[in-house]
Amino acid sequence: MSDTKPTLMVIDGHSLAFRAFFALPLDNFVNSEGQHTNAIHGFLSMLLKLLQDHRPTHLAVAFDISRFSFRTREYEAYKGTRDETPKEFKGQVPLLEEALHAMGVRTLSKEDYEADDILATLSVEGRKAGMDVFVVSGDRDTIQLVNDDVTLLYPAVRGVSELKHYTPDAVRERYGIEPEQYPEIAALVGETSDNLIGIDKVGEKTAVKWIQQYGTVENLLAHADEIKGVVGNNLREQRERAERNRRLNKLLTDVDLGVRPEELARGAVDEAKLREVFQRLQFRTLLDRVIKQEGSGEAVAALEPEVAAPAVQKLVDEELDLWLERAQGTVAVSLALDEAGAIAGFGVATEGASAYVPYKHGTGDYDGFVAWLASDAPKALHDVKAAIRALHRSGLELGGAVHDTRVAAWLTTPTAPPKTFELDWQTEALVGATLPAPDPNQLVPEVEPEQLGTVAWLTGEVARAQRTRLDEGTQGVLDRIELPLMPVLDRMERQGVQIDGAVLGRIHDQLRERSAEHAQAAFAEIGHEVNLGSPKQLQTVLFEELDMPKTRATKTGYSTDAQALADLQETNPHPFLDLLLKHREATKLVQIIETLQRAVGDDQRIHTRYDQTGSASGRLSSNDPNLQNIPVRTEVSREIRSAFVHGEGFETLLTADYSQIEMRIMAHLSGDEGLIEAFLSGEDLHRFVGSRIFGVDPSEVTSLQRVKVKAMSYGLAYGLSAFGLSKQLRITQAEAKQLMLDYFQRFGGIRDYLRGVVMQAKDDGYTTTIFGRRRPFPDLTSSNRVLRENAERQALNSPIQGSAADIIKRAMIAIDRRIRDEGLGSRMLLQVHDELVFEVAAGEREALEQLVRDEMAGAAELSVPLEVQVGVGANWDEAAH
DNA sequence: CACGACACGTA
DNA sequence: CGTACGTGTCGTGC
Repeated sequence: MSDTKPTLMVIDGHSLAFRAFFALPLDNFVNSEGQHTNAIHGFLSMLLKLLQDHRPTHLAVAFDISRFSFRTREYEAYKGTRDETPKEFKGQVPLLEEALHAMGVRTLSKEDYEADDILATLSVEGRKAGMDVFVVSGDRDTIQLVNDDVTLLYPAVRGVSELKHYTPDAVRERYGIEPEQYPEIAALVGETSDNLIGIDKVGEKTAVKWIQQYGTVENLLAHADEIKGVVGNNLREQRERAERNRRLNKLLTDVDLGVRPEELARGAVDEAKLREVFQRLQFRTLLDRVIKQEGSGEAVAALEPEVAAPAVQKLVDEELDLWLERAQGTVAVSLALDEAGAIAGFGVATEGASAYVPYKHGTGDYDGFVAWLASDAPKALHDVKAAIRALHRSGLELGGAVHDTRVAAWLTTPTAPPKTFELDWQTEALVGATLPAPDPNQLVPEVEPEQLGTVAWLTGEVARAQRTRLDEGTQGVLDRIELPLMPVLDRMERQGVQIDGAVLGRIHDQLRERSAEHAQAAFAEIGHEVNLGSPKQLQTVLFEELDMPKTRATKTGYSTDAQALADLQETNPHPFLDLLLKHREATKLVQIIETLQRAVGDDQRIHTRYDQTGSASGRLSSNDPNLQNIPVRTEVSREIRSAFVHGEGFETLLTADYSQIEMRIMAHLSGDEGLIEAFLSGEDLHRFVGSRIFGVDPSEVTSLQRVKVKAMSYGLAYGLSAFGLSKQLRITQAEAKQLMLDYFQRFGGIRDYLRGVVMQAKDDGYTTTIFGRRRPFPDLTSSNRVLRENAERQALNSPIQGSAADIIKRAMIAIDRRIRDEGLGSRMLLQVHDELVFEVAAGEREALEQLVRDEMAGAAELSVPLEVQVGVGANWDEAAH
């Protein structure tokens, strides 16, 4: 052991970052600006581990400048089989270099040479300078650099977490030759990844035997006539290959780098720069690790606001009123709740001042403040809908919300993980500051009142940063759709929908019994009990015990889903299959009913919550419980719907839904004359389309033709393929293809439009709805075919689904306003994407229906009418039509 | 206890 | 190899 000996570590940056790129899931490492960061993260993690394990005194990371070098000039096809480097990777390299510089790490590259040549040169020079050298590379050619002072660290299998240590002994053990002889072997065997072809029929064993005997390729070739057999002939005929390979795989050890190993002593971590770079990359944990391990070591209360927040003052009574009176422009507001969910305080801030308000109901004089909250005075908050709800619980009202930092974040990057919409994330990404968090050491963590002012100020900072970045379309969607929708959704959530518990209970008991009977019968068929809810156990029964043919493969085996079971029933009829399907159906419904029962409140109503940021397309989502997926298709499921009733004092339920809204939007966006005519004609859509395609009178379209056309039409908006269509309709792919051709023959405008959407999205990087909502599609230019084609289907669907979402949201806002303006007692309760459900107050049925029809149909001016279907009934089932 | 996989309900 | 969701169960691994 020579503790005093300096240690030099040289790393092939490109090859290791590339491995990290494929080892870590791309989607999990994206910052809020859409920059992929998985290769950077993987590389830096590995680097930290290397530094910890080997404590090098000197360090450099080498990068290739391009894929061209003196080697490609000598042999054009060198590395020619490699695919184009994915652009998601390329974009990460400059950022990685920046991060390394911030960590005090030198990066090296040299025109016309490869990173491996830099490694080779440094390993030789370092050794001469009396250093221990570690070479870190994923390229096997670097094995030739190994000697008593030089160890190669090579990523073992995949990923970068496990590194194999190649010492001379390890090389001898693995290959049976000296390290410097490795290129001799490789020259004979070839190296696929470099596109170097070896001698035919010569593998590692033969090559090792020859080199053990002759020492080098050169000497082997000099004695080539001694080699017998086919391989001998091959060697003599293909000697030029071996010679060329040997020239190419020799790493240069005399590249002029302009720097000596001694000059690569590790620099200090530039913590300011580090914070800045990691801030952009949004590497929080990693920043922590770097600073703890390689930096000042101070625990990271890091990322302190670089911009100083104004001092927070406490405001009560007249001071508060005065402050509000003087406040210019939009005031940012934050709030804190106590354990019971009541308001415990507010933060308020302008650009230059912040304050907290120790609100306590019934104490002090808050009349002015309460009035200001409810007024139109412009305010910015994070999660306005949650604020409206919380304030309402404390008997307060919110008005004038002109910006919501949470919803704005979602509108900008609707596909990003939900945590990125949160204020702490946005603060770090856009302001470069850390949001004050409750002290975790406190028994009952509680935001300090002073912190509320800072939170409000940071909310304002985030809001200002967001607004400068919002494009006009997105701004319009925020101002005219999402913000006005918030109080509407709040009212719907609070109103809830009445449930007839007796009805649910009755169906539940029936289904329970039925499910048990099916289970018993199923067990009898196979002679033992099994957990029918366990796909794993079902696989054993189906594919081992009953020896059924294998179905669609899943990650963990073979599918047992309804489609697979139905397919099995076709080919291998067995009573167990049918019983299993029936059991599934019954238990699923039991489960749904139980979920609903749990959600019924003391008021006998279910209050679902709408998540405005829950979808990538602009739709709402519904949760706790989800009322947007209540069964409807079967007889029993409609019984469940009959448990959704109107409350006491109301006359009936009313449902209103858009008829074929997505097809109508397609007609509008594509301008296809045939489709527009279909909607203007008043004829049944699928019958009309069928008559055009099959060249018959609408009345002569058979029901089978109509089914096919309907499937085709609906599939269009989802990017359906001939394969998918054939599967759904159980027809041949050729037939499906023909159907698509016939369809587009008559409705070519649709095809052109859908193609155009994808092309436009490729150009712009995003799609746009009729009302300006955007959805980014970074994967449209991905070199990964699966990713790219997925993105294409999503892109062609998103303006359609997204515009439909815009339209019904606009309708909801308008309907809510009119219900209130006209003083009606009826209430809007539910939204299910293209359907609204209302509770009708006594005597208001006609007025409400007219109002709803007007506002839904008038929510957008399309080149085809928006048709609305209305139904009325004592429960949700009866109200459907 | 958290999480992924699977299955399945809706538009 | 058709888009967009949420929720339940099971099985695994911390």
